[in-house]
Amino acid sequence: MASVLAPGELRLTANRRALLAALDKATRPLTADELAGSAGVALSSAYRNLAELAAAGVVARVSTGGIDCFELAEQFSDHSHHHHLMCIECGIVTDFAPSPQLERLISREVEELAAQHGCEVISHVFDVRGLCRQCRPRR
Amino acid sequence: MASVLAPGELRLTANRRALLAALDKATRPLTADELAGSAGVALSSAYRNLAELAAAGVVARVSTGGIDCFELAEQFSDHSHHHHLMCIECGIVTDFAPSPQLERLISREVEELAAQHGCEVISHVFDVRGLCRQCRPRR
DNA sequence: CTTTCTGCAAACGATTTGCAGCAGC
DNA sequence: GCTGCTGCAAATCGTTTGCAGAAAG
Repeated sequence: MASVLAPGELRLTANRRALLAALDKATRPLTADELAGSAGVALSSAYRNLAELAAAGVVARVSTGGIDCFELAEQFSDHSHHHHLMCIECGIVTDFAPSPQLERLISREVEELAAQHGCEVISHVFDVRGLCRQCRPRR
Repeated sequence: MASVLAPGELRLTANRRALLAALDKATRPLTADELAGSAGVALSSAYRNLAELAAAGVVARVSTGGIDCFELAEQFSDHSHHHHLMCIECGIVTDFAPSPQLERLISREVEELAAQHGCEVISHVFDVRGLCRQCRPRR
């Protein structure tokens, strides 16, 4: 953790510090509930702070189709660029790194897409859904 | 529409027929609410039938992070394999086709991933988020 | 008849929000 | 003191579910 700075408008309170510490310690994206628990803050405060940190670009919100998860934004994380592997059974989300080749191809394709459709691309998601090692056996 | 067959266990009622027709007519993934409206069925019945059709593999549910959308599964649709471009402002989802090169690379990567993590991959999502042509001007 | 499907209304659950008190400047 | 942060409880809203009657076979 150490020097995770809260840019500009955001005051670095004890709650936010605790949430960031929990996010930094985590080895996978965590739910607001998990974070609230391990940081010792009220659930509503966790949601509020995570939303603010996400708006400030410090935290990334991961939409899973089920319960959303949160992780440190890539620029503040140890882990480099990565995508998500989510288990449709237990909801656990783990990270994986794409090959540079794939990443290059994706960004080229995304640019092309923006040009063709006249839209502004803000982010892309490449997620994989399936059954994790634990859930696979029993199904 | 015509011969969109409902496989095995599923009775093809008027409601389901109407939903499938609406899906077939659509040029983009639609919400349950839109579908219920244009097919003239109760919202709860729309959700129930869409869930059943999705379980039967006839319909695909698209998780947007906002309101979920539905479309015909690829094997029953005119459109070939595609991905989604979703507007974070108005929620509209449009389809786009990836280059075959990208698709090839993705499936190779996904296989590798399954082998490495010991998980079973069921589907992959490559979605692009941003502002659509309509929403881009005013922001 | 029995089974499945329907619509309505009620329940659910993740997330958001209003509010009164508290903490920091 | 003003401002922003907190926790609680209540509201929101997409989605699901229980139920009694209708439809299909």
